[in-house]
Amino acid sequence: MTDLAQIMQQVRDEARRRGVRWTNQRQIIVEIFIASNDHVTAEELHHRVRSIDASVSAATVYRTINLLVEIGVAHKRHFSSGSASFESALTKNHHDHLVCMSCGVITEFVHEPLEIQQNEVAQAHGFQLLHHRMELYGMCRTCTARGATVPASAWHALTDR
Amino acid sequence: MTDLAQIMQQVRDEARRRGVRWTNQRQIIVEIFIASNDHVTAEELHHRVRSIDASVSAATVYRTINLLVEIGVAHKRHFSSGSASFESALTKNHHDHLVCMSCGVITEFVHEPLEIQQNEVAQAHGFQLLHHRMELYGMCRTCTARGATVPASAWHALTDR
DNA sequence: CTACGTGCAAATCGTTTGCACTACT
DNA sequence: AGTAGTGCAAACGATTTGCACGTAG
Repeated sequence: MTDLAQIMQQVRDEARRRGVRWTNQRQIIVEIFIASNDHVTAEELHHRVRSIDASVSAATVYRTINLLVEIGVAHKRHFSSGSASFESALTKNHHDHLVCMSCGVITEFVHEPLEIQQNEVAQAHGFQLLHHRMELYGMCRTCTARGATVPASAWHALTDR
Repeated sequence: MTDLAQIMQQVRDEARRRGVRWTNQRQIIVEIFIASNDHVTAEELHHRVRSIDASVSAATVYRTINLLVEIGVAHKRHFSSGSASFESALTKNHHDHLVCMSCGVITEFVHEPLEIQQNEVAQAHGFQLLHHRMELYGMCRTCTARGATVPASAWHALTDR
């Protein structure tokens, strides 16, 4: 549906509308970010960007990804690792995550009943629900099949955040 | 049910069993941690500990709370703020959290249907569910009643982790 | 007596920021 | 021209760690 060029246009227009200048660095960073439609850390993104223009600094990658979050083009997530992950907000709808503690693969899912239950909980507590965070951790089919085990480090990473 | 002295005994025994020495600092830190049965950051804990013995260092508080997490006496949580919160694992059962984005109050809840739905999602994806994280963010009854609004900083803190 | 625990200060990690310079608009 | 963006290196906040000394066992 929404192809790369079209999305780029959209982001660029939104940036311009906010008086944000469109630099070469931003073009590269945003292009790579949108193109890699999985969960990327700032460091990974910086690394990928460097392969196109080695002179782009980490600071600029951080500044740009933060800009994208601010204008609503990217979502920032913190799974059970030290650094934040980012995902495009334009190419996907609301979803939650399943994280494999063995291979690290992140699967997205939507489950309406869960959303409904959440609203019920909130309502029962007189809470006006505005946002939620929900992550399921475990072992994916593939890892279970090959008899993998959850490394101790994954447990620590999990209970450590 | 489980009173302070009894829990202390339990923790101390578990520590001893692991060949961990029971120092004065640890006695104070653990006592205060167990006594404050809400969500505490390491810094808050350090502050409270200091009021009893000003010489206890932050490093020792960190080392001790990590020890507690390791022996399963404490749970570490990361809500939408920079630092981790800890809660006693002995005085409470499994529960999830409702976080008020206006006043910061954290309410615990248990909702069986949610747990069931989670298992269904995991099963549908061939996932062996081992752990989950679920936090509902919004505005509590009190804040809604007094017409409070969610500060921009809370939104940023939320979307920033 | 001998590890283990402590306080301190320095190191770490991911991320942000001040600065002098560059380049959109 | 003028202001926003850049790279660099230094600053950041939360947490950890190396070290020399102290103390539980």
